[in-house]
Amino acid sequence: MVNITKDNFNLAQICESGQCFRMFKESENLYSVIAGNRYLEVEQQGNKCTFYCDETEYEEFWKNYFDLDRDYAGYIKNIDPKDEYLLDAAAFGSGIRILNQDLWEMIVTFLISQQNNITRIRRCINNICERYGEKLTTSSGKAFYTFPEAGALAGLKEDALMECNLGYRSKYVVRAAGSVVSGEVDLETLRGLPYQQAREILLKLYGVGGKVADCICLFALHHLEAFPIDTHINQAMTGHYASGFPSDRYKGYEGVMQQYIFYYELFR
DNA sequence: ATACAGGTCTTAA
DNA sequence: TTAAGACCTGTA
Repeated sequence: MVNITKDNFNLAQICESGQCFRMFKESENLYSVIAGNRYLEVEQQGNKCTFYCDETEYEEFWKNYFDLDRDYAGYIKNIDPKDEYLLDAAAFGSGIRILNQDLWEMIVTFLISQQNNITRIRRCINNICERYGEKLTTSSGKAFYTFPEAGALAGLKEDALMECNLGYRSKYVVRAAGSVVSGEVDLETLRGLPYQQAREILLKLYGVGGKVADCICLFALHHLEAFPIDTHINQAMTGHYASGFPSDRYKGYEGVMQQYIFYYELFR
């Protein structure tokens, strides 16, 4: 196991924040996370965390997954002292980090997220993993399901995922899987592209519009300048930024501010 | 009951 | 180019 002390890192906030649906609250201070073939348990008391994995796995994977080397305190410090709303939002969600999640998983997750609520998105993802993912067992004997590869979903009937409660989004996911498997949209290429270019390619996927593309850019490709605008952000924009969000001031990390605002609007 | 969830696509002016 | 409608489904 690995012990760290870290500010601006809060598992509860990250778990609730609606960017990751493969993180589960196991008990008051204990969370589990599934990423790829990995299963992790993390415990948090204040700013002290225990990662139940070896040093190598922490250094090579989880540190980056949770974006632990980035200076979020610096981002918050740069907030316009006159912008009370953003100061409040950032203070409220100051433990949020933008995770580095799997690209294909984020494509599917945010296709499902549209016109949907967080509780039901979570259930959809669980259903897909249990139905089409691989069942693995941890060294301590706990079973969990991986997120299915595109190949496991391509070729399904377009409405097959309605049995996983996706509703009309089923065909979006099945068609996206087809586009990825055929190479029409190449994930490896996507990973090497700057924000605008990656966004444009993502928009070619059926069911991916501007908002979903931005979520994928932010949560998988770690383009922190992506600023997804959904109903809640829209509301905050009209309510607090009638003359536009001051993205110049937060250039390159607008997406971090977006997360503070989103979380604040949803849970304050 | 009816509106609303981290929207997008289709169709019609 | 813009704007209304349709779309699955659970919750309040």
